[in-house]
Amino acid sequence: MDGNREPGTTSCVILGLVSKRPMSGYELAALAARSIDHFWPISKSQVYSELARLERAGYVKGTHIEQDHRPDKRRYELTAPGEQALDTWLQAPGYSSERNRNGLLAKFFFAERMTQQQRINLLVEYRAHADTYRLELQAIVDKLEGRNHAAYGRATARYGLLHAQANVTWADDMLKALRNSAELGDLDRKAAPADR
Amino acid sequence: MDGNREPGTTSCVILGLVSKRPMSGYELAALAARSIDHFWPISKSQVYSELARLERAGYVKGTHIEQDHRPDKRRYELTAPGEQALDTWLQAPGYSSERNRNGLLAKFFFAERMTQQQRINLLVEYRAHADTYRLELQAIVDKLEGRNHAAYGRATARYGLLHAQANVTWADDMLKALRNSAELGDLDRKAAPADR
DNA sequence: GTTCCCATGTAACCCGTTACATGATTTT
DNA sequence: AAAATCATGTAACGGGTTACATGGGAAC
Repeated sequence: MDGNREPGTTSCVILGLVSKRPMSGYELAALAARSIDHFWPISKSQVYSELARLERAGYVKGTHIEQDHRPDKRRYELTAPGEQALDTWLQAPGYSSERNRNGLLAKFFFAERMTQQQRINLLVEYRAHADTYRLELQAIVDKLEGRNHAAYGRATARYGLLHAQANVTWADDMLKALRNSAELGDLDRKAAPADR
Repeated sequence: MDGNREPGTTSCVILGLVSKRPMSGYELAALAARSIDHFWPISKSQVYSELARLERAGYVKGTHIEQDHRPDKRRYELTAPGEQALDTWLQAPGYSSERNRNGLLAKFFFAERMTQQQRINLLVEYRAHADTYRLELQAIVDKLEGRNHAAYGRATARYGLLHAQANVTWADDMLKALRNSAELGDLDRKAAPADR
């Protein structure tokens, strides 16, 4: 836990991806989308601007590559200073602790102003998403199972899976509690529309 | 799941807090810190600027209050349009799905470039934090247990607790796996410093 | 023939953080 | 005497998102 405002986590993550193999911005964005997106999303346009910045800083070196039947591209590879910057980041203790936000909870915190039906709808919707997401991550974990070279990718996927499971569990618990208390009438506010 | 760019979740959350009782920016910031901070952090200066914005928009009304032995303050209360905006937000289906970032995972994804010891240190540190956080939330859940009027606050706290538990579990699992595989030597890269 | 993939970026905007600034009063 | 609480903001900066812009080739 630090503020990590030396190179910035996003920059380092990009260096990390380039370190796997040299690639173009397009390829990097695609790789990011299918590997780190679950815990560190990067938008397409940021990939390009960040690569340009890293090249200016001398951390990556881009080479223009002409292609037949395809647009030209620029392949970036890690330079020695870039590798050093990456390892400095990785070997420093601590990590940037980002605070995450949850829009569902932001709403649900004020659920006393909703009708019982609205609460349930919201939770059902959330549960459905969480479950879809859970399945996605389960598939990734399964795919990576046993592949030892992907150990840390599997680890991060497993993290996501655990959290997705927690989401589903929570939603189910809440729905159960809501349905219980509806019978007892202690959480509902009875009226459907505005009651004042 | 929408983009929710009509009033903005932060604005609505502030309306929601003001709806509980009229209060000053200072009080609101304090309340936010001890209630919604876990899933929707708002910085102090944003509270003030947002309240000013909401007043300009007519959603809250501020009244200057003079105090003896204390700085004057401005107490905000919800207006009718403000209440309407709040309920419109709450009653609309869907929620803003923010993508959250995790700095630990961002690093750990590239853990193959670390030494075994660095990996372990990182996870131990993370585990410690996660556990502290877990205890905090457990305390909140316990405190709110049984208080029916705080049902939804309890619900959000329980969400946080489940996730904190997932964090601890994950860290423990990883540490175990790391220690196991160290014996087998299939995850480590042997050398301590750069090995090329 | 339409849609998708490859490929790269710009521009505008917005949300939010940190640090700074001020200052009395109360508690330790 | 020092620190925390009450109370409100400004200013600068920075990171990131979305939409826009372009355009050829491949696949369906």
